[in-house]
Amino acid sequence: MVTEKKQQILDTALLLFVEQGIQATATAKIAKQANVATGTLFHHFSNKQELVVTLYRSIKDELSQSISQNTADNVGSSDNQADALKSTIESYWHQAIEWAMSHPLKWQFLQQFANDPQFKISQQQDVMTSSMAFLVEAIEQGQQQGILAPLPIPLVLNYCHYHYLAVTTLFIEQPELFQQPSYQDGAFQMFWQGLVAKP
Amino acid sequence: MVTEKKQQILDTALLLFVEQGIQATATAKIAKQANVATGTLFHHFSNKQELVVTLYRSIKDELSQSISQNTADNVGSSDNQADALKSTIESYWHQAIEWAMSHPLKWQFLQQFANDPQFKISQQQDVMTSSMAFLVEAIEQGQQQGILAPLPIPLVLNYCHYHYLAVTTLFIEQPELFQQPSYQDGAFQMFWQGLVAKP
Amino acid sequence: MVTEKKQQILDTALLLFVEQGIQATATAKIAKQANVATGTLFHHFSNKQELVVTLYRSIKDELSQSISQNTADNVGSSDNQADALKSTIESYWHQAIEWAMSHPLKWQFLQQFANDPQFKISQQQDVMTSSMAFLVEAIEQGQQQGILAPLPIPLVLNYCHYHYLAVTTLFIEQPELFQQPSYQDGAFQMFWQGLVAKP
Amino acid sequence: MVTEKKQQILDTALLLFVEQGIQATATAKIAKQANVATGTLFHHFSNKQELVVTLYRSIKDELSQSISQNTADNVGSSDNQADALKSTIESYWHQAIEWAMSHPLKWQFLQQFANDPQFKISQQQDVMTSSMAFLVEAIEQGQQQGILAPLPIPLVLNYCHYHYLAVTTLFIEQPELFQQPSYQDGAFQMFWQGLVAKP
DNA sequence: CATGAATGAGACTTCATTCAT
DNA sequence: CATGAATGAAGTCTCATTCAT
Repeated sequence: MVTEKKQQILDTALLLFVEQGIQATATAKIAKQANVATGTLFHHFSNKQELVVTLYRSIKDELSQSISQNTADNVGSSDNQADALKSTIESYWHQAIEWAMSHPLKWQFLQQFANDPQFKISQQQDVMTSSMAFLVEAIEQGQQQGILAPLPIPLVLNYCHYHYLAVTTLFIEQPELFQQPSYQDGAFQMFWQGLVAKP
Repeated sequence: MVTEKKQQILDTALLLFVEQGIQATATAKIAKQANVATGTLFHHFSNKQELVVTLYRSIKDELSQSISQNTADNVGSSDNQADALKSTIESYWHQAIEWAMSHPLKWQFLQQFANDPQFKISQQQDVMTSSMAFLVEAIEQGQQQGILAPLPIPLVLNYCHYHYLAVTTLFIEQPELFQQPSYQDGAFQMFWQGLVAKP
Repeated sequence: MVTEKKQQILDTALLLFVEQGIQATATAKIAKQANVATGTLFHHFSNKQELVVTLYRSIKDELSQSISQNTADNVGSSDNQADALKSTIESYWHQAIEWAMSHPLKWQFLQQFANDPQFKISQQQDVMTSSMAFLVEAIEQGQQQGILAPLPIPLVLNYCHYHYLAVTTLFIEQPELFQQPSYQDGAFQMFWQGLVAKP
Repeated sequence: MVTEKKQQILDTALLLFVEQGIQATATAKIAKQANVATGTLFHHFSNKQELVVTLYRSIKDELSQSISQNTADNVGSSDNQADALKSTIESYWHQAIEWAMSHPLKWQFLQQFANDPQFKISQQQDVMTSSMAFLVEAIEQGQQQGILAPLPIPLVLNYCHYHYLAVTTLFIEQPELFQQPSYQDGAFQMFWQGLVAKP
C-alpha cells in the first residue's frame, strides 16, 4: 500500500532524525538524501509534523506487535506460582531488550520523540507504558498473590519503564556489554529484586 | 561578578527553554522577555550554544554542591554496617529528590539538555553520574562488605541514574504523589531492594 | 539552462555591486530590486560569496572569449616582421579597450573584485594575465626576433596589465577622451614604445 | 601631540585593514588588538570613517614628504639637457619605489583606500597624482624641450601612476624580484621609453 | 504521482556607536 | 582621558510550505 518513495522518505527521515535531531533535520535534506523532490515529501505528508508522527506510530506499532507476539507462547507455567510469574515477566523483559538491540535506530527515535518538547506527551502516555497492558495485568496479579511488593501501580509502572530505559540505553551505547551475561542477568536481577515483596 | 543583565538573560532563558524547548526558543525572544536588547545577549554569550552550555554548567554545579554539601553530616553511623550504609545512601537519595522537587525548572532543563541531540554527550558523562563520585565510593564499599549485590559498577550507576529519573519525573509531573508516604518510601524501597545482595 | 530569475539576480547584482561596492550591497537589496524573494537568491546561490564568484567567472569568460574570438582573423601579416607584430598586438590592444568601453559595468566589477581583500587572489592569476596566453606568445616571439626589449616576461606582462588598466580607467572615467585620436593613439604609442628594443 | 593610545589604535588599524580589508575590520577588533577599550577608539575618532581618513591622510603626507625631501638634492645637472631630465625623473622614480618597498603595509593601505567604493574619489585626485606636482613640472618642461613625446598631460600622468602601481605591486608580491637589477632597471627603462619622443 | 523553483517569515549574529561610571 | 556594558538596526542565511508544470 505504501509507495516505494514514501517508504524511502520514512527510512531516510528515521536515519537523519536520529543523527541530527528531529527539529534540526530539514525536510529538504530528507528529500534530497531519499532521492526525491522536495514536493514529493509534502505530497505524501501534508506536514513535517505528520511525517514525524507517522514515523512514530509505525515504529510504536512494530514494537508493540513484536513484544506481544513473541511472548505469547513463552509464558512459563511452573509448579511454583512465584517462579511462573518471574519467568513470564522475564520473558517480556528479554523480548523488549532484544527488540531495542536489534532496532537501535528505531529505539533511539522513540526516545527522541518522547523527549521532544514539541511533541511532548506525558510520559504516562508513552509507548513503553501504553503498549504494555499485559504487563499491568501480570503485576496486579503478582501483588494480589503477595509475590510482588504492594506498591502503587503507577509507581511500579514508572519503575519498569525507566529500568528498561536504563538498560537499553547502556547496551546501545556500549553493545559489548550486551554480550556479557553478568550484565544481562544482573540487569534483570536488579529489576526483579526491586519488584518483589520483602520476605 | 555576573552582571545583573546577564543574570536576567540566564533566568529568562531557563524559563523559556523549559516551556518551549531549547531549539524552539529564539534568542530574540529571550532578550525581549529579559528586557534587554538583542545585542546584549550576544555581548555576554558569543553564541546561543554558549548561553545554553553556560546555563547547563551553572545548574549542574548547583546540583552537585547542593547534594554533596547537605549530605556531609547526615551520614548515619549505626551499629549495624548494613543499616549505616542504607541510611547513608538514603540520605543522598532524599537530598537529590528534594533538590529536584524544589527546582523543577532547573531539573527539567537538565533533562532537556541531556536529550538534545545537538548537545548530546554520552549519558555516562552526564551530571547524575559525573557529579556523584561519593555515590560510587559508597557502592563499592557496600559491595565489598557483601551488603550490595556484586554487580558491575557501570550497570549499578546506570540503575541509580535512571531510577532517580523515574522517580523525579513522576513526582514533578504529579506533585501530589510526592506528598504520599507510600510513594516516597516505596520509591526508595524499590531502589534499595534492587541494590542489595540476595540473602 | 540559466533560469530567468537567476539571470535577473546576476544582472541586478552587477549593477548594485558597481554602484555601492560588493560588501556594501545587501543580498536583500539585490533580491528586492530583482523582483525576487530573498529565498530565491539563496536557492540559486548557496552564498553571497558564490553569487559574487559566479558573476566574476561569467564576466571573465565573456571577456576572454570576446578578445580571443575577435582578434583571430585580424592578425596582420605585413612584409616587415616588426610591423606585423605591432599590428597584431595593436589588434589585441584595441579589442581589449573596445570591450571595456562597451561593458563599463562589467569592467568595473572586474576591477572591484580584483581589489576586494575578501576575494583577493594574487594579481598574477587575475583575468587580464591568465586569459591572455596568446599575448605571452606574441611577446616571446617578438623578443626572440629582437623587436621587443629582452626584459623578463613577468615584468612585461605586468606592464601590459597595468597599462591596460591605466587607459581603460581614464577612458571610463572620462569617456569624452576616448573619442579623441590623440588619446587613443597616444595611449598605444606609449604602450608600444615601452615594449620595443632600443635601436 | 598624539596620545600613545591614539597611535596604538592607528597602528593596529593599519595592520588589520591591510590584512582583512577596511570594511571587514570591526572597530571592536581594532580596539581589542590595540589593548584599548571600545569607547577609547571613539574617544579619539568620532567615526570609523574618521579613523580611516585620518590614517589615510597621515600616510599620504608621509609619502609626499618622503619623496619631495629626498629628491631635492639629487636632481642631476648634466651637460646634456635630456640626460639631466632623465636622471631627475629617475631619481623621483627610485625614491617612490623605495618608499613603497620599505612601507609595504602603508602602501597597501593606500591602494585599498583608493579602491574602496565607500571612499572612492576619482583616481585623478589620488595621492600618487596629487602629491606629485613636481613631476608635472618636469614632464611639461620635457615636452617643451622635445625630449618627451607631446602627449596630453592627463594621459601621461595616468601612465606614470599606473606604471608605478604595476611595478610596486609586482615587487611587493614578489620581493625577491626587487633585488634583481634586470627587474629594477628594466622597469624604469620601459617607463622611460614610453615617455620619450620618437627620434 | 512527481517535480523543484519560488516564497517570505524569522532565526542567528554582527557592528558602529552611545553613555554612565 | 578611559572604560566596557548596552543598544538595536541591519545583514546573511534557513526552512517549511506552495504551486505551476
